[in-house]
Amino acid sequence: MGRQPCCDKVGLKKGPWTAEEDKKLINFILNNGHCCWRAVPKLAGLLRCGKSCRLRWTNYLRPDLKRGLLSESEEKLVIDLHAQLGNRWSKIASHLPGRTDNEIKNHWNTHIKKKLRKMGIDPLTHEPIPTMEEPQQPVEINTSPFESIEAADQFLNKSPAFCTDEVPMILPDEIIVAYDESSSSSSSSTSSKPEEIKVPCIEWMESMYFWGLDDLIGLELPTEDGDPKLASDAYIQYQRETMDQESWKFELM
DNA sequence: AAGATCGACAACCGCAGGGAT
DNA sequence: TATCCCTGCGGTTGTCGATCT
Repeated sequence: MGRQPCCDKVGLKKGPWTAEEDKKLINFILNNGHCCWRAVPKLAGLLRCGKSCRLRWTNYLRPDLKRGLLSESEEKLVIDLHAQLGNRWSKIASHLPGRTDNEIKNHWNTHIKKKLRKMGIDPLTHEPIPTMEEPQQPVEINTSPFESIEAADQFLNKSPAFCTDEVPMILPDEIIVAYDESSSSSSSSTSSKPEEIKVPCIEWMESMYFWGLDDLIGLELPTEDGDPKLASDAYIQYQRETMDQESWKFELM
């Protein structure tokens, strides 16, 4: 019998996602949600498998994602949680709002592991690494500043270095990106930034600042030319702007 | 300047869990 | 209970930019 493959692999695209694919996926999910990931690529007009779409969405396109390097407090929390939970990245990620398991896993493998080893701590066991010269001594090195996950959570929520307020919400005025009205009627084919997407200026209600994804789905926004645009279009622009700009990384540092 | 190497992160793969029938 | 299907998870690989030689 055997399992059915997650998708018909023939003719499906693999590798890095293009801006166009991102746009299609975001547009589809914002307008329809994702009833069933397997059906998403077909309905969204993507040559990807559902799994790939889900991963792209959850790890990169989701609106509630926090971007940039993990803060000191977040890193400490990850170490603490790892000591208690092991490689259960999704569980660890659930304690860090706006962070994905993949992101934490990558950060662990590339940064934290090295850091701990440098400190003489085994990243697997969180115990001091025994050296050949020095016979192992029961030195108590507490890699975790927290006594429990609850305590860590409490710290995280109270820490001035990190709070959920830092999660970059889709602020209305952030979605409104450079919109060159003068070029809207004239051709911009000679522009050095051919990928630049023109989105309409939108007036956002203050209460919308706290709207979730579900609230945005299917929402039509008025534009200056009277042509209603979906909120998803504005959202797509926001995401791509955010992704294309590296500056935010440095702002966080 | 060009090739080699390294590091960071995005994406893929295979498996397991759980709900539906 | 058995089977199917979908989703989530964790390990691994691939890609690309930065740095080194």
